[in-house]
Formats: sequence, structure tokens, C-alpha cells
Amino acid sequence: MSQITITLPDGAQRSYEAGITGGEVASDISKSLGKAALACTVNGEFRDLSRPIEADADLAIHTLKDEPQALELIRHDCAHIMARAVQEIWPDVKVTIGPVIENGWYYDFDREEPFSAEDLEVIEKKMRDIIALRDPVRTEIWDRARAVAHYEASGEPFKVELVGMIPEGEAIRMYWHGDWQDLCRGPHLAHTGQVPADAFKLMRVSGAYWRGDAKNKQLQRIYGTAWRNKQELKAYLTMLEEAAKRDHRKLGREMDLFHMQEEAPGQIFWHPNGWNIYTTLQDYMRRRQRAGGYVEVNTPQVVDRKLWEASGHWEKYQENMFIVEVDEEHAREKAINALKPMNCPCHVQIFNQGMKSYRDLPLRMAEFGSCNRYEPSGALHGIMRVRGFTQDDGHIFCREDQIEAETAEFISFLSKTYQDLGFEGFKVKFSDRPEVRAGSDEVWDKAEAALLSATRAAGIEPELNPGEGAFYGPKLEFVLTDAIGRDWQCGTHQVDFVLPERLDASYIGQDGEPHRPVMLHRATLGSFERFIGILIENHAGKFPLWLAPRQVVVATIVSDADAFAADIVAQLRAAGIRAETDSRNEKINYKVREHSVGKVPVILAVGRQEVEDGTVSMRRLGEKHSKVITVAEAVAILREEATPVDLRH
RNA sequence: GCUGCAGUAGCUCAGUGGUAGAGCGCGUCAUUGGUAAUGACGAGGUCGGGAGUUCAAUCCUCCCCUGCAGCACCA
Repeated sequence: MSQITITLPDGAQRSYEAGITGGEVASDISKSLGKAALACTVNGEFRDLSRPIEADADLAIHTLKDEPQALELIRHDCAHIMARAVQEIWPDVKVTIGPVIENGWYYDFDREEPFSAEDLEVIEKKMRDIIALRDPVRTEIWDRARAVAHYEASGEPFKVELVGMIPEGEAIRMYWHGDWQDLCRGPHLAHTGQVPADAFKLMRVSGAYWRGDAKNKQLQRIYGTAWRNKQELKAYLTMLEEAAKRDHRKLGREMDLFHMQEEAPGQIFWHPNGWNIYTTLQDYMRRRQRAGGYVEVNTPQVVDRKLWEASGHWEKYQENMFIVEVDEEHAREKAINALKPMNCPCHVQIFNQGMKSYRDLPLRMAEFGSCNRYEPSGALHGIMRVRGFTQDDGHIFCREDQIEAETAEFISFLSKTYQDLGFEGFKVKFSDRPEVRAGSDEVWDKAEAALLSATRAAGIEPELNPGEGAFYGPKLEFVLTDAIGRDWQCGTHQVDFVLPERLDASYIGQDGEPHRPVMLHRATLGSFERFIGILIENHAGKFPLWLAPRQVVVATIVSDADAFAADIVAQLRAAGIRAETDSRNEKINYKVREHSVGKVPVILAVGRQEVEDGTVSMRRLGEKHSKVITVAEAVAILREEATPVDLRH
């Protein structure tokens, strides 16, 4: 037996016989470490404690203290324990896959009968029984034929398929706890008792397609969440509740911003408060775009199918379009139109009017373009994913050699916009040529290089999405992060070589010959509807003053202050502030509560004292204390704060 | 679109095979009250839509619509 040297993370070295396991080393270091050990990392490879170490190695023993490894192991073992629990309760259920995901895991099962909420409780209880058994986890490497034969014999067709998907040369590893067995890459805990029995919870059941393909069989997926201890689980559940409190659908109702109803699924009825946010945002974008050298246009909603055929939408996008047929009986003519799902073909029509010269380029054309798309019913979600929406759309017609400068210009435009709207940072994703594409490799080379270098020049290193570009050109996607760390893809910037060709756009170059322009499709917010949803959730309804629909409420404490309040509101309105009085016959506590729930940023309370002194008691949303200042001071402060960010100085 | 769940007063929700209840909100009256709910009284729904079973359906069955969660989709 040869001796090997094990080097621990602190640099300490220990000598053992070759073939010793990580678990044995842990026990040798100390009895308590031996107990606490969950798994180990050997020369950078995350492994089971039970695997022998044959040569000199760096070794790190993982315990519950190592958060990422511990969570990975716990969740992974939860997945297996859940699958075992399900098969022990319903032996005829077929197992498929059960990966670790953010905050937990899921496992997909094939079972005729749907799992019910009560079933989840039963499964959860069974899981705790399995954990209490403290069954050791055992592993073996099998050859492919044996694994296939085993799963065929045990009637697990999905596992047979999975074995077939494991690449040649990769070990086929089998795991057991108790008699239950699963195919798995590992690693796993040393025994089932290492899963904290009070720190996991089954969350929900849903359908999911086998291998993520809608053409395949639909399986039943059970989601669970698991943590290192009860406190972490509780913190996570509390966080979910907090996130639910900012749900834009709930706040939209509470703040009286909008509503939706079943006669118009996926479309929004904007109430005065919500429309105020919308127009404030649109006014802001319009000023920014004008300053950015865009010309604003507006194009038709209902457009003949001929244009969609020419643009390619009829062929590629028809499923998502609202088709409008006018029949002969009523109109004495037959016409098939479609509501526009995108603005680009219409913009090319404007570009195509008259002759364009190279001197006209780059031509930056913007439209707050209302579009309608027949989104699948299951995709609809509040005002975030709708069937009728308005994009802050724009198309830049330019020469190939202008792509880089225009891209840089747009990135700076977008970056300022996000900053103005209260978002700290954003990520950029770069998608390059897909397999099936239009345009020559040479043109793609140029376009990709231009996008990349413009992004890098802006000091941004994009995340690469190889092969994910549109068939007509490469694209950048801009993802912003909200106040609670969620990512939202909003902006987009796409190079398009195809549409100008299909719709025959051209300009006369310096050489007197016609040339094809390149089109850059770009949007900053994406759609107003979705972006406002994001804003609501980002601010939890507490909008900065300039965006808030109702900026100030002047609330009277006694009715003797009614006239004074009305006068203050008149002064505030004259200063351009959205203000209203609340002189209802209610107590000040009641009014403060109601307007706080309604997320009004500023309440000015006025009673006898204020009338006498010409002051107001200013209370900001969420603050406990109010401040007494003169009316003139209040107007001056609020005027400044209510000014849109881009107009301030 | 697929799977599952849900749809009762403006909102949140309870409830029953014999035509329905609470809190908040709303209205009226009283109260003029200092920074997150003053009190009393009152109005308000035929229980998402359609069909069926039944002497009788909001409650059971079927179909449809809409919503929610996830999957798929997001050109």
C-alpha cells in the first residue's frame, strides 16, 4: 500500500494510505468533523465522502457551514428522497429527472392520477420518515448495458432514455439509499439523516413536458424548497410573502391604477392614476428621444395582409396575430387585414416614401407604437405580458459602417434612461448568428464585430448567447435588476439585414447608385405596460414624486381649514404639482392611513394652527414624523421634486 | 396552447341540495377629531356563462369563459 499526501484548505498536510475516503479523513481529523461532513471537494471536484482517494490530493471537507455546497447537497438529496417517497407510496409512478434549482429542487413524475395538495402532505411526511431512517447513501458505477437492462426490467422507460443520453466516456453512476435506487451524477450526502427534516417544504405541483418539449408527454412536476435550517426556510418563505406584497396586480388595484376584465383578456383599462404614470413616462421618453435625434411617427393599426406577406410576418408570425376579416356581405368587398404586431414594416413604408439620400442617414424613426399580439392564454400575466401594448419602438436606418456608432449611441441613451428611472445597473446579453440565418457570413462578421466593440467601448462586457441571434441579424438584450434582485429583460437592439431587402428599402449613395440600408430595431423600455409593471414592483408602489400619480394630498384636520386647504392645492397645481384636497368628514388618522395605503408620497395636514400660521404639516410616505413648514416652502420643495428628472437643475 | 387549482357583494373571504353571510369599502346621520381605521344605522349579490341531473342547484355532472401557479411560447 502506497502512502499519499492529503493537503487541506489551510495548507496542513496529512499522510494516508492510498484508497482512503474523504469521510475517513474527516473522521480522522476529528470525530465531530466526521459526523458533520456532508461531502468533499477533491482537486476541485465535488464528490461523495465515500469515494476513495488514490493519489496525492487537495481535499476540502464540506459541512453545513459551506453554504453553496451544503444547499446543493441538501436540495439534491431532497429530490431523491422525494422520488423515493413517491415511489414507496405509489409504486407504479415512473421517475424521470429531479434537478436542483434556485432555492430548491423539483422532480418530474409520470403518473396518471394528478397529485393533489393532500398528496403533497403525505409525501412530505414520508420524506421525514426516510430522513429519520438515516439510510446510508451508497454508489456504484455501472456499464451502460447493465443500466439499460436494469431500467428496462424495472419498467422505468424515462431512465432508459436518460442512460442513452449520457455521453460516451462519462461514468454511469447509480445511487441507493435503502432499497431505493436512482441514476445520478452525484455527489450525495453520506446518509439521508443529513437532510434537515424541518428545513424543507413541498411548494406546488404543475405540469411540465418531458425534456422541455411541448411535443412530448406532459409529466407532473413537484417543486420543493430546502435550506440548511428552519430559520433559513422561514426567511425564504417570508421573502416570498414580501415579494407578493409588491405584486403589481395587487398594487394596481390598491392604488387604483388599472383593471382588466374578461371581455378583453390581456388588455388594460387604465384608470386616471395609472394613466398618469403612463403619460408621465411617455412624456419623458418623448423628450429624451427628441433630444436624441429621433423623429417621431405614427402608423396604422389595421394593415392589409399583403404587407405582412411581404414582410414575412404572415408566414412566420401569423399564429400570434389578430386577423381582421371584413366579409363581403357587410362591406361589399372582401378584405383580410391584421392588427399590427410590430411596427417595423410600417416604418419601412415611411422610409420608402420619396427618395432617400445617404445624407439622410442615419435616420432615427421612433413611434410609441400600439401593437396587438395574440399571446398564448397561459402566457398572460397582469400588465406584464398582455395582448395589447405600446412599445417605445424605434428603427434606425443606416449604413453598415454606422452600426457601431449608432449602437454606442443607443447604449448611452438606454443607460441614462434606466438611471433616471431609478435602476442601478443592467446587464447586456449578446446573441450572435444562429444556424439558420439570412445574409452572408461577411456581413454577419461585420455586424457582430460592430455590436461587440460598441458594447465594450461603453465599458460593458456582454454575456454571450452563442447562436441565439435572430435569423435576420445579431442582437443585444438589456436586462435590468430591480430593488429585490430580480432580472427583467427590457431593452433590445437588433441588427436587421433582411427586412430592408424584403420591403425594398433603398437610398442613393455618394456614388449615385441605390444601396440597401441596414435597420436597427431598438426599444429601451420594451413596452410601457410591462415597464410600468416593473416600476410598480421595483418601487413597491412608492413611486418617486415625479412619477407618482397623486403627488400631494392636502388633508384637513378640522373643517375650518377647508378654505385654506383649497388655496394650498390651487398654489400647488399652479406650480405643476398633482395635488388634491381631502376635506372629508373624517379624522386625520383615518385620512393618513387611507392615503398611505394608497401610496400618496406627501400628505400636507392642515388644522387650526396651520391656518393661523400659514404653514402645513408635511408628512412623507412611510415616515413617522411630520415637519411644519410654510406654504411657500412646501410649494418650492415639492415643485423641485416633482419636476421630471430630465428637466431638473 | 398543456397540466393542476380557482371564480360567491367594489375588495378580502366564509357557507349550504330547499333561492346567502362577515369584515373592509359605499350611503345617511351624529361627531370637528392632530399624523396608519370615531360611532350608529342603511343600501348592495340570485353565487363567471350555458346545458344537464333533481320536486328543488350557488352547492352534483358536462361544456365554455376568465384568472392563478408551473410548463411551453416571448418572432
